[in-house]
Amino acid sequence: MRNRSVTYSSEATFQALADPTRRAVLDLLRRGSQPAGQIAGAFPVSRPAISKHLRLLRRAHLVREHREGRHRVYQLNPEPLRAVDSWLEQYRSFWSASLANLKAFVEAEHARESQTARKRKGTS
Amino acid sequence: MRNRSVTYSSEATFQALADPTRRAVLDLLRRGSQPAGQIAGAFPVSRPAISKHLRLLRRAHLVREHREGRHRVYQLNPEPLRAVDSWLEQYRSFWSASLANLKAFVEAEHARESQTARKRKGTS
DNA sequence: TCATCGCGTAACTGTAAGGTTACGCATTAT
DNA sequence: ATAATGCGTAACCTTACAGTTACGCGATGA
Repeated sequence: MRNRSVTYSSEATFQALADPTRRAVLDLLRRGSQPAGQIAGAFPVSRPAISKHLRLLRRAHLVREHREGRHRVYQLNPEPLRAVDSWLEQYRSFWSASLANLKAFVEAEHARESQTARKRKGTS
Repeated sequence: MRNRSVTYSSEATFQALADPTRRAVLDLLRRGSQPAGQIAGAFPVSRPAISKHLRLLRRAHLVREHREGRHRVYQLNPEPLRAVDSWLEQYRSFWSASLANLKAFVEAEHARESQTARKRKGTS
């Protein structure tokens, strides 16, 4: 039981990160834990809207909640982001090659379009 | 105009990554470019469904398409993933602290629950 | 020229998301 | 006890999405 690594469904994590407001909530919680109302105050949407975002973030285990009196304090839990990071890891090696690919792509695109233009003029 | 870095809306990127099928398509394209039909063949859903996923991936600039005869070959473009990576970067420093936070959280949780139990028994 | 292949798109359906307002339940203050 | 605070949830609306089948269009082969 010691050293047991908790695994989270990266499915829920990716889905939680899809919304910009939820990412902003996480960014906010990086500065420190906050009660729900205070979080809601930082956004232009209604408090229930934030409450639902927090529910999704809870479901994805990206935040934890605990009660302090009548406050519900939310705390960031970055653990599930490791899964995102490891998924991304497989793509890092492609980044360096990416610009070269782009160059080749653009050149091919130009070649193709010139050809199309010629065909349209009946030069084929 | 030289050395101009193209920026992508990380909004579209995160949203594109939200769907497991689309992530699988990207994973598939890491092995090499493929025409749309071949991609569709790798999944249990219909070809038009994949076609729509590809449209979203195109919109997020995560794939590029070019025609070869009657084939439409899709190529991975990992560039937009850089934005995801840099967003994630701000959280890496929290990962090491995460387990310690979890420990503190669980302990606080225990303490709170014991207290609640005592209150329910009228021991407050 | 005509049939076939490859693939995107339109039209439709069911479901989930994100937003709202109204309400209810604890907890704290008076 | 009663009022007020903090926050989640229900009910509802609108839009987006993932899937389907039917169709159409360009490219290729006969």
